[in-house]
Amino acid sequence: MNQLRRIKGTQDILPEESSKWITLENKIRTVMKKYNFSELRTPVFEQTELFARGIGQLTDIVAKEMYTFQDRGKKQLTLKPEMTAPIIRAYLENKLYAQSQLNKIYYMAPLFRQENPQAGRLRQFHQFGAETLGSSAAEADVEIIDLALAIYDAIGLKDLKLVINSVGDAEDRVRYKKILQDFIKPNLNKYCPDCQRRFDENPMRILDCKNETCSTMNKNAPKIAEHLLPKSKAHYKTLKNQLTILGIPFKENPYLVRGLDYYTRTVFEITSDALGAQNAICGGGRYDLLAEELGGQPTPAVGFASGIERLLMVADKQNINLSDSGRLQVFLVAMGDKAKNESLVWLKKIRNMGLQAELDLLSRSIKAQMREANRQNARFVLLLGDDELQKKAFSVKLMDQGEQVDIPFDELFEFLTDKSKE
RNA sequence: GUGGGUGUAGCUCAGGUGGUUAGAGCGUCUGGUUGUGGCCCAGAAGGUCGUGGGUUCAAGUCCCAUCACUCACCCCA
Repeated sequence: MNQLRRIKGTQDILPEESSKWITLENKIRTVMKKYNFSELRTPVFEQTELFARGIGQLTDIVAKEMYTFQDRGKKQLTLKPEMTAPIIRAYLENKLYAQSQLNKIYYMAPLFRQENPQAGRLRQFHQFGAETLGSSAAEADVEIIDLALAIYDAIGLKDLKLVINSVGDAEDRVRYKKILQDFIKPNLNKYCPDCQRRFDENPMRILDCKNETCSTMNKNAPKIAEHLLPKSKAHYKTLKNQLTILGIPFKENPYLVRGLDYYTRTVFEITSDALGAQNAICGGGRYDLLAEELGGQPTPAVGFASGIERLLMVADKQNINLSDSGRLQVFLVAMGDKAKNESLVWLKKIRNMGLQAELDLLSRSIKAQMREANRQNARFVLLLGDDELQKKAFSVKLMDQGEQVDIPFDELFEFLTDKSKE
């Protein structure tokens, strides 16, 4: 029989690694709370239509990366490939807008995309993110960006780069699309096949093309930020102004276009050079039209999404220690059957004090148990045998000092309480 | 989907031009006192050399195929 293996592009997060995840998640939640965002959890799967409509039929995600299947009732379902559409769906379905005009939501969840795995890209991966629903003010955009950076700061990440752009609203884009097409058209046959395909449906993506000839020709392309109507222009200006007031450094990239169709006005990306080709740890922007697209009432919104695996890669590269610093306090070594039974009771009591405590479960020799205690970096080893039972006192070995002292049974709690404070 | 790289013990890796029982370090286990860790010493366990063919008297080593992993394109977090 061949051994079963995990699915390509997925990973087992082993104990040593998972302690880092827990630390990271806790830091994220702490900052989210300070910024007054609340968590919303949605199912891992949704109707396929939610993503088809929300993300856009022509995006790579919808066109070729979704895990879509039919359930036994013949319904088309999809494992969620991103979180914004589900959040908006839940927001509309549960009428959160009726309770409050403004909702600040965050999430942390596994997502699924059937891409070819590489560094920083998995088929099941994890994102956290935040969405501010109900405000069209630039302050909301700024808060979202500031929030993402505050989280990275809390984790201790360094040397991150923030890049921003504005892709305008619906009206701006119709106008700009024409301007751009007029610019490209004379040379269209020189562009790569992908770009030629994009020309009609989504010409803005051509600006993002990494093909050398394409990007050279794009050098003089008209920039959308320079062709915005007054309303969007004002929004973008306010955004930049407020970022400056907060002392948040940013770069403008007039060709930054996010891959999902729903973005309007503000788009941004945060990258790290510590990563490989997949260097974005955060992407986001404003998406004022999505709620309507999903059949709900118009709701201005802005948010970001950030990849947890990539964050962990950056942290690792920058030698940021996220491992659990907790230490095994007590290892109980029992000698003889009577002591063994007795030790079970003590172990439970010590654990109930709130201390991390352990006992040999492999019927090992005393020597092997001591080795085990040492390997687990225990602070104290409590020895319990016939002598100790008679004396009504533990022999306590202080592993760091190598000394051994007798502690009467009725003084043990006091001893451990005092010592564990040190 | 398309390219490049890699596949030898739990982990990290050695194994010129094919040739006796496939090695090292780390880790694991046991012992070096009858009830005691770390250091040191001694020993042990653990490998279908990714898989399947082929060439050869002989293949971990050469050829072909295949699979897996990995990096990159693409795309994105």
